[in-house]
Amino acid sequence: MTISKKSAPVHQVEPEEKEPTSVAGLVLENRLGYALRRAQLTVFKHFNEAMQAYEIRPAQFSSLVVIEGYPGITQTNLAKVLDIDPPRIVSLINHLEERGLALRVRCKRDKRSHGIFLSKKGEALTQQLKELAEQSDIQATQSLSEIERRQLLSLLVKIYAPDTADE
Amino acid sequence: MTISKKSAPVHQVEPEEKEPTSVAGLVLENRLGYALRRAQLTVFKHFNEAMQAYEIRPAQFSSLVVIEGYPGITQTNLAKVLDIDPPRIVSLINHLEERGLALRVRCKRDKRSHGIFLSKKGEALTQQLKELAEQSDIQATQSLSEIERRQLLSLLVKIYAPDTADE
DNA sequence: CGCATATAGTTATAGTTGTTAACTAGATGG
DNA sequence: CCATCTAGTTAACAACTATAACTATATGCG
Repeated sequence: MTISKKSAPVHQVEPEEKEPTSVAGLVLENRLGYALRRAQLTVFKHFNEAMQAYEIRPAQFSSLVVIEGYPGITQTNLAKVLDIDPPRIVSLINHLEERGLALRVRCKRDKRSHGIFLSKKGEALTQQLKELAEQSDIQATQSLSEIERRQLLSLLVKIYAPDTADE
Repeated sequence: MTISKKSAPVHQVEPEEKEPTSVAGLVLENRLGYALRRAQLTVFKHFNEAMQAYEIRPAQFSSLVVIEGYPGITQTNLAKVLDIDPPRIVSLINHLEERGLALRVRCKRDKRSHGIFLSKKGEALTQQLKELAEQSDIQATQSLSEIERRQLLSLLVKIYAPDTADE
């Protein structure tokens, strides 16, 4: 059902002739949340194209990098670092494990928890992907100079991790 | 099924003792896409809290602002401006129409298309929400100075709309 | 005119993600 | 030994996005 007859007394009016195609001139242009969202989608699109051949999604890449940096990290801590919910980690690691990129190792002391490690194959792939990811970032932000790119990064970190940002 | 026995010859090892809780020191810290995603989530969280009382989601807010700026815009053009697919517009406008915030007006010349307008109620609400949104943005980015915030905004626009950015 | 093609909006569908509640196995502390 | 806690898991579900296909109008051309 399409509800088209409503209260407000607006007469038959023609749609805009201008045919706008951007948010130029609108309040949206000054909305940080909106700009962040659009920029993120732009960068992710490039990233996904670059990773397509490897069938690696953003969250998988992030996991690989964190595991590489903290070999033996538990799933709970991985969830904390990436700020995602524990249930998401399960299928994430399952995929990596099925592909032979990572593996769970049951902890001797606390048999509830698993340390996660990269396989040799996983390590090699992660190296490759890190390079690809950097190239993708640069390509997606070609309108920025290297200095601007660094500036942007530093501003973003200040937002999502104000405690760890430089200082 | 949990596949835990894999090829790579890794022995029983203890998980990290460090218990990391951030991405500090990792390559992720230098990944623009990751930083954008995390920052966006941070800002959206604040936004959603601010809008909770009004039951307005980000895409609805964006729509309201664009319709306010281009009264009578067609659904197709709204989709282009927001860079979303036409089918999403339908339920978006349905919701706004059901709540009496916006309305479709069939175009006389081209009976296929609808111009979208805000009702008086919709206009009033949009005014309110724009203020709330700005406050929310500022609150979400308290670690940034006003200058930094403007810098950030300008860098983001350069990424997602390099053609319209200043110049 | 009448037909082929194109467009605006819509519907339905399905894939993907994120969220929540509840369960199991093991740990911890009285 | 029992109550309580924690790590990981499972399952159910809500939300979002993308795709294909349908309708009604519109347009252009022989």
